[in-house]
Amino acid sequence: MPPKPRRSPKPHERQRDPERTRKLILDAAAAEFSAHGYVGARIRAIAARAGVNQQLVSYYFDGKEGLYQAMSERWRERQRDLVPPGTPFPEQVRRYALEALRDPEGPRLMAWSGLEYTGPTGDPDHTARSQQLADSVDELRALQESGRLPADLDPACLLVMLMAAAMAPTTLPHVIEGVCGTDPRSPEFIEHFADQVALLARHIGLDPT
Amino acid sequence: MPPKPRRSPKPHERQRDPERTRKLILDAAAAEFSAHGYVGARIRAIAARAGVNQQLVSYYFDGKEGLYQAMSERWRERQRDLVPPGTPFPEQVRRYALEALRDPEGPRLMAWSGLEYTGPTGDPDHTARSQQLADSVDELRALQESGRLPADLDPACLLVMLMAAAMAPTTLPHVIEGVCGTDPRSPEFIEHFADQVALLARHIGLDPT
DNA sequence: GACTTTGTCAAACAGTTGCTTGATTAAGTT
DNA sequence: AACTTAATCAAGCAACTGTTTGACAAAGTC
Repeated sequence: MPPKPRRSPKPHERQRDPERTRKLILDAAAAEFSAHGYVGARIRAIAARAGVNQQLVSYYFDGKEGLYQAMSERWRERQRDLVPPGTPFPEQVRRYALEALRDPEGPRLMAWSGLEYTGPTGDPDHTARSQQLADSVDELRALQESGRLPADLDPACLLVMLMAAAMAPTTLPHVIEGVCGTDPRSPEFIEHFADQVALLARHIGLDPT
Repeated sequence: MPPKPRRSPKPHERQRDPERTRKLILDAAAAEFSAHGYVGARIRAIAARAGVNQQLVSYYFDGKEGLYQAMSERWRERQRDLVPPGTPFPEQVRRYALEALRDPEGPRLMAWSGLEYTGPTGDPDHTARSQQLADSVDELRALQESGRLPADLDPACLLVMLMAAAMAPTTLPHVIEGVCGTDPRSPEFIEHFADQVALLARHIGLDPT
């Protein structure tokens, strides 16, 4: 008989690897939730995508809701260490747009949860994310006080408007298809659009000095 | 026995009024689809909201898909006669924002269908809507050629960005809640935000002269 | 008045959904 | 080797989905 590979302490051998399984499920969940939203996502599809049995989802996470929470939290953690501080703001915006458009998984998740939003809640998901954004608002406010940004603009609103504008090819692809006449997901257009968002920020009154 | 109200030719009497029923269903559908999106909307809920039997939905429209189409088309028609031509552009933007935020049903429908968008298609829903927007793009282009708008901005992209920005309280309410610290649906904030969008348009280089 | 068409309903049907159960096998412990 | 725990699976269940069926009464037609 074939010699059973006596479990040497190398966990790469692809059998009974809980860490790997968790990750597989979380990745699949991110893809599926981002594609179809919370209601539209199917546990069966996630399991299939991850190549594991459906029950493992309930085994590792607490059902659909638990999986969604875990997935969002992981995504939030990842995002945390992605902001490079000290970049001039329009360029920061352009990079954000580029990043958001090249890999729309995050923006899509944000958009879905925005539409599913029912009212002011103490949802940790929201408060956590807004913490990061608060820094950007401070930065904007500082720029404003140094006179490099019109005084009548509300920094917080401005940030949100720029975010929404940057996410447009993700949230309003059909409008873009109609108005611009191009595939909103083609790399050329994405780059063009990111430039436009940066230009918008610049024309508000902010040169990267 | 009670004298059966011999069908006098007054169709207001609330029995067997197909026109009324159709409208009830369409209204309920708009509310439900706008609230939960296509997948999330429940036919049972629509029927209940309209106060009619569930089967009538299949009777009058061709199932869920048909109902959705009919509902979108009606909405599109309504929108068509709502654009007041000849208004200075920032004010036009401000009004659009205000309208979009006071009654978010339309923007929500647009956002849902954007997320459910799968790729470039000849969907009449999209092409129809973009026809209206094409006019606004032309207007922007004209302003640009008369030198009242920076030459490096792409009018089509600009329009989309402004739309997305204006819709932000609808599409990203959770972000606003976190960043601005207020209820994104309160009338005061909505007015404030609409002003901000108009200001944004104005600061790009366009005074309402 | 008999007959057809139209608007409406209650009930049920076939297909999915997320989740639970019970069993099986690998890994760890003694 | 015996035993416990952890990881995995296949099968099935109750609830829910959009749609269909079959009935029936109001309105229209002759």
